[in-house]
Amino acid sequence: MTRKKPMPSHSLRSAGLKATLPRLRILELFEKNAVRHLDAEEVYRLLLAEGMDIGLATVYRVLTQFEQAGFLVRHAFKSGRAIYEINEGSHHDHLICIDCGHVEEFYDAEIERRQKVIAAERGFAIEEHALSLYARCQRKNCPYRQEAEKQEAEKQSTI
Amino acid sequence: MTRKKPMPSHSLRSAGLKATLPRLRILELFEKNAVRHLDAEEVYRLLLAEGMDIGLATVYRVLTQFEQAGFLVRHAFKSGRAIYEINEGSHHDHLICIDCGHVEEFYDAEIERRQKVIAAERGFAIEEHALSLYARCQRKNCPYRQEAEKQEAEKQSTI
DNA sequence: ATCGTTTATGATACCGAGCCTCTTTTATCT
DNA sequence: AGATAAAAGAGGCTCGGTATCATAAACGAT
Repeated sequence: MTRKKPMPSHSLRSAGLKATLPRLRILELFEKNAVRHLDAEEVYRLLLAEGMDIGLATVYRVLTQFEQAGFLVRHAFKSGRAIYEINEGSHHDHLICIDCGHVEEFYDAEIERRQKVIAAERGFAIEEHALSLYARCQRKNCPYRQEAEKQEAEKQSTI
Repeated sequence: MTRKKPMPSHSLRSAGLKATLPRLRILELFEKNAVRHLDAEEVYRLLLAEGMDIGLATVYRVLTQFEQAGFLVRHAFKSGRAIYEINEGSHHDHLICIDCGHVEEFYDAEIERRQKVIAAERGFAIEEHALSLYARCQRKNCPYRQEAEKQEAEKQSTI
């Protein structure tokens, strides 16, 4: 029962990174895809909550390294904070809820095709692209929304 | 010859903003569309270069006010800095050069249509959307590129 | 035009995300 | 296990942007 799961230290090694505990734990966080999109602070808080002794600087460093190694993809949404997500090779775009920050993914072949045409028409070679739709998610069971509503209620009660 | 051009102070007034010199000059900067996309620092430097005595805090404040008033649109590209552009009502997306930061605009009806479909399928009502294509512009006469090449040359000579 | 009130400005301090530096710790090779 | 090279953690620093506060400018009333 104390037997550890086989960690993907091989992938770390192949990226020229030592298989250290912080790196394994951070990679693990993204691989067990409970929440796919995390910012540095969230990663930090999650690891602290798991009882790990880790520094915020390490989290930032590791996330940057993982992005360079191609393990993670970094997104710059309007929030200001950088959001990371595991890189599964398949490109997709994002729907971001303005209220709760919740992120959903989508892929549309037609949009992808049009993008290439547009860039080509102007003599650009696309290196990267980001399509972000900002909207309000209507999900009643949205955990983020429930959190927001709770805070709203608390604010009301203190007035 | 000392007669001033009729400034759009009426539009400032209608937004509940006094027609002050900094505000008029900043609005003017964006209206004479020599360069359409500016960040706060650029606005600041341009006004200083015109011999104006202005503070960076004022620039940030006015840009925020103008965005709220709907005069300007704020973009969050990957650079980190906020980029502002005059709001002409017509939506468009952006091609951003990774090398020089140059921004080009485009509009594609098909992409717009697909976005609405995608959001609707997921029960989202789009509030706002941003499609940013990051690429390398191939323009030989690009002023930004020339600047970058000059800096590159200087760096080489000092080694 | 001048006065008085209200609002904006400019200087500076501050904030938060993220990066750099330095000392201590840890992973890996032998 | 010991040597060595890399990484971690703590904290300082940078940079874009915001809040504070004393001074200055805008604008309605006189």
